[in-house]
Amino acid sequence: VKKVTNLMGVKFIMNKMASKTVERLSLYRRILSEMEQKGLHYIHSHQLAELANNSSSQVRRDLMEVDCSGVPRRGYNVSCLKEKISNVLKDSDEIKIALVGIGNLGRALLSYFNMRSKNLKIVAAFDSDSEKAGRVISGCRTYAMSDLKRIVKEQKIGLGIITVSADNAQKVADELVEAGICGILNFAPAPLKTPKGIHIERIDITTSIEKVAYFSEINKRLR
Amino acid sequence: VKKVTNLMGVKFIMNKMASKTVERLSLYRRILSEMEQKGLHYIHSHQLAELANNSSSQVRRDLMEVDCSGVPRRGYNVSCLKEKISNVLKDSDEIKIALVGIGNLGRALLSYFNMRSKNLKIVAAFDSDSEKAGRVISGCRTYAMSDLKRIVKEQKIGLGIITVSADNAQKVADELVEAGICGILNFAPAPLKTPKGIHIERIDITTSIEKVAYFSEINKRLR
DNA sequence: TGTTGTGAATCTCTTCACAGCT
DNA sequence: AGCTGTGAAGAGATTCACAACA
Repeated sequence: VKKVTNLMGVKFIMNKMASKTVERLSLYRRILSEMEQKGLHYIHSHQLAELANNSSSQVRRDLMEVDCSGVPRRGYNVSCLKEKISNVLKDSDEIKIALVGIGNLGRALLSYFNMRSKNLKIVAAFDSDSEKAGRVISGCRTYAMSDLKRIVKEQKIGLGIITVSADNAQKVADELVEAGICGILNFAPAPLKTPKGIHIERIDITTSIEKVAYFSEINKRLR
Repeated sequence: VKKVTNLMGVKFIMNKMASKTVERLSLYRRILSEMEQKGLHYIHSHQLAELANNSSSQVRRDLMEVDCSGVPRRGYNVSCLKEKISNVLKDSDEIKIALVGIGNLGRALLSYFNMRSKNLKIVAAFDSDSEKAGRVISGCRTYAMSDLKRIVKEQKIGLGIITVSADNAQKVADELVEAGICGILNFAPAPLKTPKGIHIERIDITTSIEKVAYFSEINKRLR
């Protein structure tokens, strides 16, 4: 999808990448970071493909979205490519995230996340159980739900992660949207209704495991 | 994909459903369970679509995989449909799962899972830190890694969930495969290499959140 | 020669449109 | 009249195949 805007005589080309491409670029970037740390300077499309478990033509196709320029017989410059991918993924400046639902999963995400990622940070966590407010978990402050709107606005938080139960997910989503958030990662096993313009990404663990169960069973039978 | 086998004069039709269809059927089934508990007997394709956040033609298309038969003007019988979906998803008898990596995320999955799901059960959890062995977490026994092969075989465990760090994921996958497992759900942020026939499902949380970041940013700019 | 960059072909997934049933 | 079931069209994602290049 492409959108060209002509603003004051200057052309802005807005290119919305395909969903799958974004996923893979995110992965490539992480792989490239590792390569960079290992002191590798150049990498071929088939090597990156090997590390990402896909094909070299897939890699080259994805890199068409990036303003990259590899050199035949030498490959792509690792640091340069990493940089260019970050450009198109547009998360170079720190993006702030709110997490709602401080259960086991929420805690796991806090510790998991605030270790690694530099540009994406969970800066506030909320729970309906106000007993859980006023602490610091993995470097993240916790608050009562009643503080959500205020904190999100004060801290200019742009994204939300929902790790509450299915029954409460919709209510939480509504509050996040009202607070001004524009993207949600939803772990609750329920689809969310939100106004257009809010991007929702869903991780449904039950479905994923049922999918593994299905396909491994089918694989066995197809033998 | 269809495969027809002619065994002793009897035709076996093996129909491998599309990946996305399996995902949605898994969701439909859960929705239908809820409907059933609420005492609802019939449901229309557009109602199911509404609840699953998709279109009625999508629902009807998916249900073509199921031997269902809805009635025009009445819809589908809820319990019957649920039953038929379970048939094609092929997980009617209990499927046993091993979890490797008893960190925050592992614990979250144990409590999250062994509450709900009846047919899918995490029956054993493993960790390289043998301090964590010999306990019971959310009804699941924990063991040292050295017991993995034995327990998987003894208990006829078919699936594995990997919640260890990226560096250790491949090693764990190899052990699971060697123990005889044929499907893996991988939470580690690293792609796994496994022999053909082993189905791998990946949940990459970092990628998911980067995807939300990307698309919500793009949405903002396209306004 | 070996690898990149990309049009074209293929495959997969979703939506449309409408015949057929009750 | 209203909804189901499905062929056919459309959109999206992947693979193929090869010209261009260092």
